[in-house]
Amino acid sequence: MDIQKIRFLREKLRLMERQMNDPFSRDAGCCGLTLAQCHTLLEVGYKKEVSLVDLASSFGLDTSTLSRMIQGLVVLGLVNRLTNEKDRRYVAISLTDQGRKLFDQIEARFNTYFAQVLELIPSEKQDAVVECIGLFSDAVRRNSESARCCEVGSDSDEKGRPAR
Amino acid sequence: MDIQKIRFLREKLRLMERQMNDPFSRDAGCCGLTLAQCHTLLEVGYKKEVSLVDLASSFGLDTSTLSRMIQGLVVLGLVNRLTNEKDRRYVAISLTDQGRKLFDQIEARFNTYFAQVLELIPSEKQDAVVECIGLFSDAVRRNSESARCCEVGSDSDEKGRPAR
DNA sequence: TACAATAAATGTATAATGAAATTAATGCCT
DNA sequence: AGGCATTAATTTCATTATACATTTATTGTA
Repeated sequence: MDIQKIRFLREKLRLMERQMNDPFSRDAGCCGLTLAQCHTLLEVGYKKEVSLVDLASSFGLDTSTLSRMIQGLVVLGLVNRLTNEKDRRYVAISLTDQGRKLFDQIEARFNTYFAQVLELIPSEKQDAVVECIGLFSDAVRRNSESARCCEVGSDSDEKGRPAR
Repeated sequence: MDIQKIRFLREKLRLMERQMNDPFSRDAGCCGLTLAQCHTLLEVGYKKEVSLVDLASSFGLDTSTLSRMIQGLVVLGLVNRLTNEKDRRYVAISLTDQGRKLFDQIEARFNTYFAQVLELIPSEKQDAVVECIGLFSDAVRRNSESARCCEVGSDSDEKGRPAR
């Protein structure tokens, strides 16, 4: 594929990412939560009941990170953390009633935002845009899955940093 | 637009964002830089010569954040920071020779990555995908611009947090 | 029953970030 | 020309998000 198109694509993705999170990351964008808390709350809401390992793998983050994130939401009264009696190593994380209310609000806000964005696209293109983003997202996922084994490519010169 | 489509879109965007950054955020994904350093280096490279306010506004970040980020890259020998003699309040930030080399490597890596992803999409759809992501990205931008004045919508209940 | 494996939590360290204060330079207005 | 507002950059301080290593509790298994 043409290098020009690749550059175009990257530029658009870059701008998209920067601007898409912006309305939610400042002020009351996430109804008073930080963006990371917001994402966590949504994920718990989607799954109804999850463990820390579930969450960590959904996000590709460490369980310690999620443990603390959930702790924060527990303190805010938004999620419950209950020991699973079948296997007491697990905790079952779920939304409280208050958490559910906030979940609904945030969902509504996100839906409104994206509906607004789509409205700015010529109506005859809207479906194609949604479909194509689906195709692209799936391709990114398939690429990650296949790359697990053979890595991005180690073309020398790593500047010897610990690379966190 | 159909709420089902909005949900679909959000889900795909969410997965895309998580997986797209992953190969670059760990190990030597960014040739030894962190992802934030990497983005900063690329931005300096694209613009040839920028000031901190330029950079900060490109990224939507505070100048203090960028000041420190640039400081880190200066220490690594990747960028120059020179006082602009026309207006001594400004600094002119640019890549060093070494920075340009790394820039080229990182560019190549990103281009390769996105070319790979596109290759996983049926060839007759590839152009449409690129075009549609362009349309969507532009819509996001236009939305941000117009929202500057009339805000996302303050539907009550902010949980009284300082909202960083 | 001892031991390996697993889930969660905790301690520690670091990166990224914003807000506020500070410093330096410029432009403008009287 | 001198003083003041504005602007760019930096610095200080605080906080969030994160990973890695360790610890604790629990479960499964040889």
